[in-house]
Amino acid sequence: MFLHINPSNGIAIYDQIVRQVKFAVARGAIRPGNRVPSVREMARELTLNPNTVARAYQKLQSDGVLEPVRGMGLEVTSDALTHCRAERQKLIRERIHDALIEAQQSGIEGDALRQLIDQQLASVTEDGR
Amino acid sequence: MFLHINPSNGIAIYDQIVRQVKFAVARGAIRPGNRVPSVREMARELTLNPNTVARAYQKLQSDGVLEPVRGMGLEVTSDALTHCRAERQKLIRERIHDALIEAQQSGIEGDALRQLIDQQLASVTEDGR
Amino acid sequence: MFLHINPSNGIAIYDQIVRQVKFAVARGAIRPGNRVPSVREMARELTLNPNTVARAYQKLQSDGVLEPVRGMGLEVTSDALTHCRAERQKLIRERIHDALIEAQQSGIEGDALRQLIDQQLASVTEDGR
Amino acid sequence: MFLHINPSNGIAIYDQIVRQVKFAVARGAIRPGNRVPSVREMARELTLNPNTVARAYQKLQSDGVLEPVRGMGLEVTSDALTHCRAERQKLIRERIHDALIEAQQSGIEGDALRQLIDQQLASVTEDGR
DNA sequence: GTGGTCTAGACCACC
DNA sequence: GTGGTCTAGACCACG
Repeated sequence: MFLHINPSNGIAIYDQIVRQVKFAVARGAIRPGNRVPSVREMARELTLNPNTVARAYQKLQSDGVLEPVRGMGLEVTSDALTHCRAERQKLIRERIHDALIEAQQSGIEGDALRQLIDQQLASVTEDGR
Repeated sequence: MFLHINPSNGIAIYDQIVRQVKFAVARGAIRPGNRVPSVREMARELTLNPNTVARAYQKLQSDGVLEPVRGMGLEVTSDALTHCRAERQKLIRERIHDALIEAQQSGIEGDALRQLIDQQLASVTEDGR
Repeated sequence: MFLHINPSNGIAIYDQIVRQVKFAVARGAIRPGNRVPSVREMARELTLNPNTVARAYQKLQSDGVLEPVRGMGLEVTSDALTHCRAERQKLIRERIHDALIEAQQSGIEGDALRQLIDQQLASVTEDGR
Repeated sequence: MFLHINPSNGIAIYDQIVRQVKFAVARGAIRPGNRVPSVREMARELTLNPNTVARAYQKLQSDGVLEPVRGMGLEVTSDALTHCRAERQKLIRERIHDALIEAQQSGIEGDALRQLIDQQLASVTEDGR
């Protein structure tokens, strides 16, 4: 699948899965009606504990992004697209907000901050990584 | 003192103290040779358990920012300023980098991302918070 | 495990654990990739409070000797062996140095000191303790 | 006076004073009947808190090394010499013993330990430091 | 007054 | 099950 898990970046693994699945839906990489890989398969692909994947899927269900289809596993709900678009906006905004809040209260001056952001923005958008 | 603790933002309280003390040194709000508030005083101010503050101070010692003055408390080391300046840059850069990485791989388009950043930047720098 | 804790010899308990784990790695009793007993298990064995053991393990992590395996406990890092060998040499040398410095400035004569050392060396290496 | 205080070597300052005064008596640098500097004077010389010196003197009194002389401060007792000779032997022996115990259980081999001791012994006895 | 250590017991996220 | 964090309260050595 299209998930990049980083086991040591502070964000819980299950939460990384949740966020990235939502993002995949938001950008159209997974569509309503599509099935997601089974817990076992996903766990094998990412070499994670199945419990971790199961937990992520559970959260995605309670968030209304996935729904069980009898005997067929989980598929993306019909209103997931709208939902995930909004969610994406919120998640990204929050994270940027928190980062900037800390930057600002750390005493970095406006120009330096601006410069730092441009730098990172460039480095991020250049390499596809 | 000038610390803003948020007990429920994902970052451990002791770590918030560590980061903010480093920032305070970096921006010159505390200077080498200055003493920091005692464990008990800080704990009272922030209504935290003294152990939590002690743990933060211990980390700051092992990071070379504070040093004990026997029986007199803890003071900022002479090379803390250089150290904290560099540390601040690193901490902030990392956090912004991680946020932008996620934003980019979430599929938000360049313009929308740019706009979102400007928005947050404005909202953060406006209010004196 | 093979730790001998002496709760009243001046060295903090958590530090005794730190030192002895490093020594165990240095002499090959624990190898890179091995897992150390869990916090709770070690605490039970030594009849200590789990927090005390946790503190020691935390120090060992920040010293680069142990690393967490998510949900699976702590294991010895790959470069711990080199590290601990050097560390052991340093810790032991320092302690002997300090003892001899004091002995020398206490006015004990060279021969008497030599004799005293031999005596202790014999008594220590004899009993399997 | 003839004391070398190291505020950061793990041994409490007051205890360093106690030990070194005993050593000075043992090697004849101070004799029974001699007066020791007043608390204030000693504190000034060593730039220590007078309380610290007072505490050391108190311990030395309860150990029978010093005794008050009406209005004249403290002087070395008549049986201090014998007492301190024995004490010195015990203190030094204990410290060496503890160091060797740790060295031995750290897994350093007999030859390496022997070598390390000789090394330190040489470095200590060479420079008068 | 200061920091350092330890115990006890709780809750959390994660596997 | 694992480690991580926090609270609460105690005792100690030191200045």
